[in-house]
Amino acid sequence: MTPLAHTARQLPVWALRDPLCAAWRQQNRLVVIAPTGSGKTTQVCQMLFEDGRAGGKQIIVLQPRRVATRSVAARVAAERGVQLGGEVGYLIRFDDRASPETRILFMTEGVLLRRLQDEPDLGSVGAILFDEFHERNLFSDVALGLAKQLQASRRPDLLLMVMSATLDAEPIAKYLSGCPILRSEGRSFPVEIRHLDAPDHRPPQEVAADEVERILVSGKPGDILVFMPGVWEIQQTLNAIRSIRSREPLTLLPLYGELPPEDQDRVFQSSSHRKVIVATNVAETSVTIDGVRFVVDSGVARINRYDPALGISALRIEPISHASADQRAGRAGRTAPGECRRLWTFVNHKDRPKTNTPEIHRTDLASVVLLLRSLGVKDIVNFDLPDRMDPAAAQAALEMLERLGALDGATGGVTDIGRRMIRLPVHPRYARMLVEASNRGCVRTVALWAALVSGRDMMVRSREESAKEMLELFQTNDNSDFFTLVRAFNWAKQHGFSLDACRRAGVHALTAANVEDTYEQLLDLCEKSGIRGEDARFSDDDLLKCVIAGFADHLARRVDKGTLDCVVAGGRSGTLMRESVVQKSDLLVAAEIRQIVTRDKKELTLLGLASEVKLEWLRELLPGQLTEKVEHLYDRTQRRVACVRLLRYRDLILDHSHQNCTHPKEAAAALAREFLDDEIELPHWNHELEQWLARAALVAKHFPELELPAFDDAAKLECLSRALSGTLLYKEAKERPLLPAFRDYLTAVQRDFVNDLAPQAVTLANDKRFKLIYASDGPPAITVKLHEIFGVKEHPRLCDGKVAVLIHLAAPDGKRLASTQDLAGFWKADYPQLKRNALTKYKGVAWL
DNA sequence: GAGCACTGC
Repeated sequence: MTPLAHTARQLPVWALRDPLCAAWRQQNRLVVIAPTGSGKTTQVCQMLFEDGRAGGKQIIVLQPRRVATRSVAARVAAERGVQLGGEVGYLIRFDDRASPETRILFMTEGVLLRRLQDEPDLGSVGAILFDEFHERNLFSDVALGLAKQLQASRRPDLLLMVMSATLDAEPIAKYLSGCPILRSEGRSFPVEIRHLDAPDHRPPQEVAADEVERILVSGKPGDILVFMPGVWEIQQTLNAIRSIRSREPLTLLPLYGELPPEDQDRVFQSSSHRKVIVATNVAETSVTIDGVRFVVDSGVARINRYDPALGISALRIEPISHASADQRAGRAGRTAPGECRRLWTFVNHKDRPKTNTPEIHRTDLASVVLLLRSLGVKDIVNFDLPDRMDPAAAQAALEMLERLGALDGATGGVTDIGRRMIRLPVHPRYARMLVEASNRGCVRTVALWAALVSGRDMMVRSREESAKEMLELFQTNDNSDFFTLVRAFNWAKQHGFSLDACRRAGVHALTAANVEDTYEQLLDLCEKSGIRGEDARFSDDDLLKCVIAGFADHLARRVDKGTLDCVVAGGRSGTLMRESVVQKSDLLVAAEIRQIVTRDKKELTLLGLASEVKLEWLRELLPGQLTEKVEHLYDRTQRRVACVRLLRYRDLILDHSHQNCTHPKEAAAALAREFLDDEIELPHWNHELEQWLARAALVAKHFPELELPAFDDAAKLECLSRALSGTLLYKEAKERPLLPAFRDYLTAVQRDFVNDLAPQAVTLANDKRFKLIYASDGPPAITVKLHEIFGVKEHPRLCDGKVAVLIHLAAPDGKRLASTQDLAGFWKADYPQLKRNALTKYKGVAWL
């Protein structure tokens, strides 16, 4: 045993060795809960190896990050005193340090998913350890789902072990059919956590600076780590801390993912002053800084969520979960007892989610759905995962894959195109573009485009003058933003991806260098998938047509010349990013659609990575998805109906041309709709017409056997269209009589019944006639002066006696005295009392 | 009118 290994055996997780060995001899599924510092990542795999449970087969340890995968593998190799790449190895993208001898193999989650495609039974694997499973990355969830299925079918000997740092192990143990849970101690120092006593409504940057000042004043030693949601907030916080009146000199350090590596490294270097590091979430999981004794936590993070219904992702600042807050707090206790100050109240804390939203619930599922289909999973929604896919999100992914031609709409099977796409480690949209590129002989260029967008943003927003000048140099075309990226990349490559040169040009050097690797790998994989061909005779148009193949559903049309506003297919709208070069074309596709929240809290949908589209390309490429239709639209400014031939992709109007009207009734329907939507007035829609509608409705209600039509919106539209047929102009439409069209909607017999059963006036027993008022809700009514009907006992009825008229009884001066639907009863019960009052008030009448 | 963090054959 090496001295390193000897030391490692002191790690807390070694207390679990006997229970672990006992458990995995009886079980093929285990959950291990072990917090930071327990040694689970480096030790459990070695216990398993030494115990021989994997039967000489590989033990795979899944890791979420490449950097950690490398260092952990190196650590285990050192403990065992072996060369990395022998008994202990690792496998990550672009870096393979494994050999046939490797028995303990660390790999990133995506690598395992790809391996499952080549080796569905994982015959050479004896155990899979899912490390950091609590992070709930999409790939680890899917990998566990597939491994569970494999174990339940063809590989019952395969050992699955889920290792997690969160204490809430029950759900995952339940998912693994109630398998045993083993718990280990961590090895870290206690952290005292305090919340705010009362909410502080100032920006967290200011509250955090106050808190830093309080720590400085307290005189307690130790570095301070402040969590902020983004780069802008980090700069604000640093400025606020600079203005603290403190005699203590400080080393102020920002830390975020896009920061160049040499700047990131400064947080690890020792400093003669106390370090105050203001960081994004990168410091929560990816970067660990020793020496931190104080954590100041804003309690918020920017979280990306994908809306499958809209196909748009949105980056928003959200309150973090308990799990996330605990992880942040733990950063204060790595080397000594620490303190964590949370900038939210305990009451607020109780309102927060316990855990982070698993990635499967907040991301585009197209890639994994295609992967699952290719592995024979038919029922995607019910595929047994730790968290099932949201049905709407799975459906949206299936539809996208069908539109791309990767899945057969009828059978759901993977098509030839889909099979060629599967092995490419890019989003299916870009994989589809590459398939198209192979038909057009431009694979190399499109592969570079795909590589350029597969990492983080290569162009950094820079306020430096040189970067702005360079950007203009890169933007020498006006038909695709991809060309700008390519020029920037080529420039960075010519300068050897040098940090200085790239910084001057506003290019993220490390990202650009990664693009090179991704590009080479993509080309290699394209070759293996039969996607090949670059014959130098392709044109820019060919490249842009490839973009349409991947992003047709992101087709957009500029609303006007004055703004960058666009309507996007699928009932969406957005604004073209102002740095886009595609500002002359009316039609474009955007490879990126993102919602952002501005500083003044407004939502904005931005269209980025745009490419020009020409109408004739759409006719060529999407003939089946274009519809051409003559439509009649009411023009509110001209106050007339325009007859327009509209060309659409789905709902998006691509082109229109005015023409002579050949469908008078359709044109009239446009006017009718405008009226029914209350946008215009028609004077002939009057009391008489409304009375007639009410009469017809009353008869329809009491005599269903007459089969009178209901005058619903559709019927009204039909009648109005008939009445207005032949005119396009509002000024003519408003003169048109309307009632005849409604009458003629009934048969002659039906009309006679309406006139008989619901007449306009009713004659009482004393031969006096009274005009009826029909209401839409309630009985028809007449208003009668009381003295006009003295002696009339018989109550008037309509509809063959089924409906009693409502009689409003009025005084000689018209003042309403009473209402009744039973005259005989009225005379008997109410009249005597009424008469006494009336006698005194209306002396000119002979009250009987 | 504008920017979290990871990650894959």
